[in-house]
Amino acid sequence: MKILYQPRTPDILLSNVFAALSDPIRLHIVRLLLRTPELTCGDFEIAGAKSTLSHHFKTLREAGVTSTRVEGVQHFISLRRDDLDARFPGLLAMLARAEEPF
Amino acid sequence: MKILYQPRTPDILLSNVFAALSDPIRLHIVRLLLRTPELTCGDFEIAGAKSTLSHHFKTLREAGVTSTRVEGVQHFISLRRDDLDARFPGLLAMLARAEEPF
DNA sequence: TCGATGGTTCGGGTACAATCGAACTAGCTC
DNA sequence: GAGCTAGTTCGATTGTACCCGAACCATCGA
Repeated sequence: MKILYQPRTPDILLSNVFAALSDPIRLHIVRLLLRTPELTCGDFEIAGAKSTLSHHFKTLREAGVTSTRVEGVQHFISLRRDDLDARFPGLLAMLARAEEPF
Repeated sequence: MKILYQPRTPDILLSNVFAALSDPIRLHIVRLLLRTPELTCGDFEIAGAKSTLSHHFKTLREAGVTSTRVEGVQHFISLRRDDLDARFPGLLAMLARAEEPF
């Protein structure tokens, strides 16, 4: 089994979270995750190579935004809602309320 | 007089704001501005060259985070509170509540 | 065991961002 | 006008991010 690094809750940095969310693709991913509890990589219908998508998921996870659960061959990705709410209250609520354009 | 570009309120993009806030120095500047209505460039005691600081201010202004008022030889910088509250409600409140480390 | 599935990792190209010193500009004061 | 102050712009360097294809690695089913 592979080890998927993610920072401990107190080690989540706001600047890293903002850096993760500064890419429109990743912002889109997070907004999808706000409406669905869990998604696999393949569920995201995003143009581009598999490796690119994998890179975005890694960035989100290492910033502390998402968590990955491996089950068989699939990777289930979810928001770290409780951790983010504890660390930066209001962040996810703000994201959920934000209106286009992004 | 020089023209200092800043985006119209509806053109402020969340991804651009996050990109601006993803730099720890700029995040620090914004958090200072949350406590003080207006500051000049020289008020920020930040290590580094003048040109570097100027670059950070330009980035914040062009992302729509700050506004610059020129008075004589000084540039007074302030947060676009109303615009940001209108565009992304809760963002500034979240920033004000956020706790170290950033 | 073989192949298909769902991803990750690697290497490289290209583009963008941070930083700096040096040169420049606009306004103030003398 | 001369000189100072506050800040911008320029050019170069360095580092980092995005993106891709290719190779790789588990897992599952036949």
